[in-house]
Amino acid sequence: MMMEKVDLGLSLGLNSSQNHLPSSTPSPSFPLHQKPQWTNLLSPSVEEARPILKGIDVNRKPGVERVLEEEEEEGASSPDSTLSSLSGKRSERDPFCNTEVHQLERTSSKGVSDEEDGEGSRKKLRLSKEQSAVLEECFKEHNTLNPKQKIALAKQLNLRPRQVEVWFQNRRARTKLKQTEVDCEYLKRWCERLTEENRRLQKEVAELRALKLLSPMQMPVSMMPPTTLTMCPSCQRVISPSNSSTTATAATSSSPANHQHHHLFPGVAHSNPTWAMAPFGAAYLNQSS
DNA sequence: GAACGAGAGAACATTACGTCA
DNA sequence: AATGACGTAATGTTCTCTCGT
Repeated sequence: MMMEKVDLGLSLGLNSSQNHLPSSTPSPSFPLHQKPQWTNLLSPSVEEARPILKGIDVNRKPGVERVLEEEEEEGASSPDSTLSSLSGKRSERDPFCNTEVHQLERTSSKGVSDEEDGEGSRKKLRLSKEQSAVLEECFKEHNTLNPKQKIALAKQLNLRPRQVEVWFQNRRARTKLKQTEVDCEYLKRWCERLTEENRRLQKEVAELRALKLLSPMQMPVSMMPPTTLTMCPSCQRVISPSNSSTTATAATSSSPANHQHHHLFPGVAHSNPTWAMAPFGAAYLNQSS
């Protein structure tokens, strides 16, 4: 399970604001929805990777056959297909989506000849290691592609733009899945910690209650409780009218008269103070455990 | 300027194929 | 050789955003 042949580089950013989870990874360098602002069509790293593309196989035989068919197919089979996306309004306003790009897209389909047997059968073509490596490099740079980048990359790898698009989609999904797993694990551990903390506090409360029951004569002075010891029914904190140093360090006051809930974190109703103050992240958890 | 529809792209869910133990 | 698990390419659907009217 979860065996990985390739390190997915899970530092890759997920937009943590999307899943509303405390991100356990460094803040993403590029949120998923963020449109990449590539100034260069291809990153230097990709250019560096170009030599390894020698003799790229690409699961297909070169040729121009089926180019026309593919155009039709791409334009109709999927609503988000590249060609259809280029033919709409967006192509008119997007500087990347001009005729040149369209042309590129068309020509980049050359040499691609999947689904030769047609009849709706879909052939799954495995990408070569070289292709995957280049795609990975690009993904590290930006996890989304604009049409021009997509076409250029497809051309470079001798793939259809749609394939590049799909690869990026699937790659984003894999990244998110991994991140979710990490977040889940983190929350699990955090929950365990809170449970343990709760247990400890309950025990403490029980002890304090026991102390309260003892008569003052039986109790050493050092163990004398505050004159009145009450517990807030909501947050279960021990409230002392005279001594607020231990139970309400960050609170304005914890005396019963003006004890207010959640004054520690204005605007955060019923949030756990510990949770709210915690610097989220697996690093923190690891560090503090 | 608000409302509405269309187009595009990304996310998401699912299917299907290739590989390997 | 058969088979099930797994990874992943590919497909279909839904959601969100932007733009034009």
